[in-house]
Amino acid sequence: MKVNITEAEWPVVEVLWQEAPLSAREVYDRLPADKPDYRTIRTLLTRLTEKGALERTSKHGMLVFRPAVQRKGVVRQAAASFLQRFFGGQLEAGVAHFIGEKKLSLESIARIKRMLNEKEKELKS
Amino acid sequence: MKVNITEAEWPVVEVLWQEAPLSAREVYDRLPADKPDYRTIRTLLTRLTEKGALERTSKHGMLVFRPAVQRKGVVRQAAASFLQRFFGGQLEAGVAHFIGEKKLSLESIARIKRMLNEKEKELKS
DNA sequence: GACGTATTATTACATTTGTAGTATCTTGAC
DNA sequence: GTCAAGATACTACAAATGTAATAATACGTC
Repeated sequence: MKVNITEAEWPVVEVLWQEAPLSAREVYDRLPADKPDYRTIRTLLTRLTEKGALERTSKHGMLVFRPAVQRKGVVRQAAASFLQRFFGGQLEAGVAHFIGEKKLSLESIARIKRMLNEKEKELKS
Repeated sequence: MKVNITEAEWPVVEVLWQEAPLSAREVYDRLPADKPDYRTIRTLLTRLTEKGALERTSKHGMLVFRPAVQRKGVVRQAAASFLQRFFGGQLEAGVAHFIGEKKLSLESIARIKRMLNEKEKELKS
């Protein structure tokens, strides 16, 4: 199930990953301030449903939407293609890039190290 | 200089980051096997030039192209917006995701740890 | 110096994306 | 029952994208 969720569609699906099912109006209301017109959101909901990212059912007369794909899977997919494109699919290269960025705190570094240790233990077992 | 390099354009610019300046034909020849028509590549070169990602000069009568932006900067930009969209801009969350993936070898983990140590030293100094 | 071949320029065209207009349908308030 | 307001559906439309056709030009060969 490789759904392509576009830039503009993303916040819409995010809302539904937070809470579902929701009506179009409810989704609209939950979107952050600088959102487009309600009808635009309506269009996005329709398109997302058509492409299989959402499913739509009728709850006592009103249409409600809910995700048909898991956030985790979509992010996984996106991360993989990002990695492919910019780092030739090299996981390590990607990680290296992010670590190279100036914004990691000592605490973050510590947590990441802990994750790595976990990972290591896992691999060795 | 925030140039947007599209999916199809990316391999073209990659070639030029490897080696430049090159003529359109040379770029075409260096692209990997499953490439589109030469004229399509030509169009992409033109568009890339128009949007400022490449610069075009005449080398004894023949047009040659070369990058007008650094790979590093473009990747940086792309990584930042990727992070923004999928991990709310949280560098740590992004790194965590990649580490969570099953494909890191023990050697990679070791190297990443070393990078982290470097980073740590840097921060503490 | 005319011709075929490569090069460059211009134009086309379907699809996707972001955004919304318009038309229709429902439903609760009178 | 009628009508306005909201919900839903259908249509529109420009910009971006991927792909290439067509037209114009230049260049080396005979």
